[in-house]
Amino acid sequence: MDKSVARALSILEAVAGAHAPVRLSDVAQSLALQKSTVHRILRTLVSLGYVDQEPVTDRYRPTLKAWEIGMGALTHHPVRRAAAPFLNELHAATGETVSLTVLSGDDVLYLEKIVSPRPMSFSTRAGSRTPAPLAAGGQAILAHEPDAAAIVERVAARLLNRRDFDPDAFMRELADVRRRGYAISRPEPDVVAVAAPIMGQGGRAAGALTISGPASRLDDARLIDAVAALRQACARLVETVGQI
Amino acid sequence: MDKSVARALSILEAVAGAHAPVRLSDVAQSLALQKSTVHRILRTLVSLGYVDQEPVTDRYRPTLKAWEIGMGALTHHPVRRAAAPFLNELHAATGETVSLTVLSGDDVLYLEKIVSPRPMSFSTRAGSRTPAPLAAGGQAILAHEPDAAAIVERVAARLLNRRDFDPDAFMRELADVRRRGYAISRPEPDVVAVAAPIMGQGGRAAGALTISGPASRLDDARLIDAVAALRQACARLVETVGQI
DNA sequence: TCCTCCTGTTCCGCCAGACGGAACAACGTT
DNA sequence: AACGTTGTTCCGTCTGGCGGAACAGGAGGA
Repeated sequence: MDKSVARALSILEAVAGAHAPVRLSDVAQSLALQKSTVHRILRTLVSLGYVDQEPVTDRYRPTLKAWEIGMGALTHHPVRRAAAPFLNELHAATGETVSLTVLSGDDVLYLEKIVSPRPMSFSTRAGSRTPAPLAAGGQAILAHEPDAAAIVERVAARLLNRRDFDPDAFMRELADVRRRGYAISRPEPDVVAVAAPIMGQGGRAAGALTISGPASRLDDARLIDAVAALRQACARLVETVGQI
Repeated sequence: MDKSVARALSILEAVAGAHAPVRLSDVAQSLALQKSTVHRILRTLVSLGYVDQEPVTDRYRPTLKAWEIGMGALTHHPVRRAAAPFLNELHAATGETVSLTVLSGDDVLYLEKIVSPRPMSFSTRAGSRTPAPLAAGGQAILAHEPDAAAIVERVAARLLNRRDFDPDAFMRELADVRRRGYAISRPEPDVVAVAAPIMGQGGRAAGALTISGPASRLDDARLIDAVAALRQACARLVETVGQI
């Protein structure tokens, strides 16, 4: 199974995921690899153009080449292609932050996010992950996921002592979400988010559209409008593309 | 130089860059590799989560994992971080399409693009490339690039018979761009774009901001406004972050 | 100033493991 | 039914990745 390929990709992940240029020894230590091995692989990554090395500090940082090939994958992603115009439409109609999420493992992955011009505490960004049960979009998706219980349980185990998260109560809540057709969550004191699922084939959700903003602006009346806009957008989305 | 790593990444590029799920044989042929080699590497890429295989057709398609690590590289990109708020501001002020580009090899790379709600012929997208001399943003950058002549010559050789592109005339035009402080181009009949450089250290441009739209809407008066807004945004940008 | 502990880098012998030709099973087309 | 594909598997050869050890250079401390 091509050991060096696996190592090279894990090194690339480490370099790209760091907040600042990384040092060779840190990479070697965090991945439990030999320095000489990391050095050789980093040298090939440099020569391939995926990584470059700062001249003075000798630190390694990612190039935008990885991003380029990633963008290729994203732009051809069927759900994103289909949902893009509706995202813009929702943002134009409401003026709030609108995002598109899909399920990825036990997390929800933010494919796209059009932020409100009046910014709030910048929480998630395109390309970031959040445990599915903690995001409105994730709840909308999980409500139609056959093995939602298993996901919820794993997530509960993962953030064991983080906050009060009751799996059983959450599963009952999911039943409500499925019945209502939308999800609502208040992840932080002054933040509220509503989401509706993008229904795909087999009764499962291919993704979710979310509208979020400060609770002080999104009062009950505006939330009702937002939910209506979301559900209408999702309905037209699935009929536009038929089966995703 | 880790042959298998280089091969794996070129295979990943091929899979991610394709417009549709690809077949093993096509990858093998286009990269001049043995089928068994491609198969083995693809299997490791699948097991690492970078690629998955369609159940029925056995075709291979990219996962969003490559995009995730790429987004890590992008969000930590210094120029993009610094320029993001100004992009939003310019878009809010003008209502036109605003984009951020950097020089990458002989091309200009679109890091970000906020499209006008009134869309025009969708040309470039975030993550795509264009030969630097053919884009307004590229011209703004090249005007301050020491070896612009070499780049222009290579690009001229590359698109030899594509259109009438005169390197010498272009270099004279670049001098004007440098003196004026902004670039203007009309890549298609009804499209006009203006761009200003984001000046970095050493007198070189770290990137460029571009405003583009249909020529029918962007008349002379609006273009003058757009250029003023661009130059002001770029000036404040460099003073905000000091040395990029 | 010398010593110590880092760093990134280079060298090289060993042998794991990547390589690739060939053969395979499963479809689709002629 | 014969042929052209496809993706997949097998296996012998030997390349090329592996990693311990040694190196050069710099930072910090005594």
